[in-house]
Amino acid sequence: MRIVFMGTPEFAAVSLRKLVEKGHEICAVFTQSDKPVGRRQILTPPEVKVTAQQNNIPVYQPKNLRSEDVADIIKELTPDVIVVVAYGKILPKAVLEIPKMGCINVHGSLLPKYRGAAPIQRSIMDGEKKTGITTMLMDEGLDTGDILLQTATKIGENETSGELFERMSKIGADLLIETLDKLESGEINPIKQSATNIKPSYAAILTKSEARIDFNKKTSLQINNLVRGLNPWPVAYTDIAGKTLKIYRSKVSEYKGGTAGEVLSINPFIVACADGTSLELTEVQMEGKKRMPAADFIRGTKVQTGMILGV
RNA sequence: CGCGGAGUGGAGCAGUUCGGUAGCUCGUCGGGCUCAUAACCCGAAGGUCGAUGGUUCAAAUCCAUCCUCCGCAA
Repeated sequence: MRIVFMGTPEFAAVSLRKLVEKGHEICAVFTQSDKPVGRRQILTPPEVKVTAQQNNIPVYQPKNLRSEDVADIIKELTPDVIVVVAYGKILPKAVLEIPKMGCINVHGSLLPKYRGAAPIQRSIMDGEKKTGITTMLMDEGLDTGDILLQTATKIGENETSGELFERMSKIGADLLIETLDKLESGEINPIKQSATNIKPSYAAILTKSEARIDFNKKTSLQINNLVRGLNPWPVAYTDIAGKTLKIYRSKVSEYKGGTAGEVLSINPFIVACADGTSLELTEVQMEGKKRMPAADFIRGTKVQTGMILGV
């Protein structure tokens, strides 16, 4: 099958590598423009572009897919199928109609739950126990296409978004290969999402403003989910003595009492949350400092029990 | 030239304002106490103080340049 691949980050690159490895014919790759990254604002190509170049696949980085030029380019490539994995752009009807076998999307949730931009992180933030990968036949809506295949996976109790991403990228790549194989041999009957009788939900893109921890409003379990879900980006944080303290890892503690945000113990490092619950912070990073285990952080700082965080 | 923080034994930090013996907590190693211990007591090892140059009788500390790491903003 002639495939046009569209994707951007590492999550997508894993699928692209798998396709190449399995000998699929990738006639072109579409990915987002190079973006300035970090303090130095160094223009950095997306992971999919790097992977494509390593395999001598032509790369296109159009700003907008709605121009006729883009549709014409894709038509000339005569793909049998377009595979989209974490591309970050909506495909217009004019593009969706080009490949005879349609456009296949690999999505990081068990659709119709968690449609949208941040399904993996939102699943963790909501405290879901399981999630999965869905392959679907794309339509004009946002992740509303007919379901082809699904694979479920358990979310580990302390698993972070970064870790889950890594696992699911592999699951996604495998499911994509299986989907293409079965689609070609006609073994799949696409299922309408509405036929699952599951209520659709949306996973909005993450913003930095969600990363601030409110010890008053959330229980330790909810905060722990937030911490896990926002690692590695944007990372949950609180304030300590007017400075930002990022929380990379935590776990629910058995300690009781205290007012919300109060440091109940420094060894281990425990903070009181809503409803009398408490959270142990296990890996943190002070503004301007390196990321480190909470015990190391406590050693050199004047944090004491009774201090209130997040003020 | 976007704003800011920081580089000191293995880890996290103090010391820099005002130059004068390298310090704290922890870890490591040895010993002791204990039914026992991540607890406690005693002792030891371990550092070109990010780099280079300058000032000085004397620099972790003052001056200059550079390197590296990090937070914010994008």
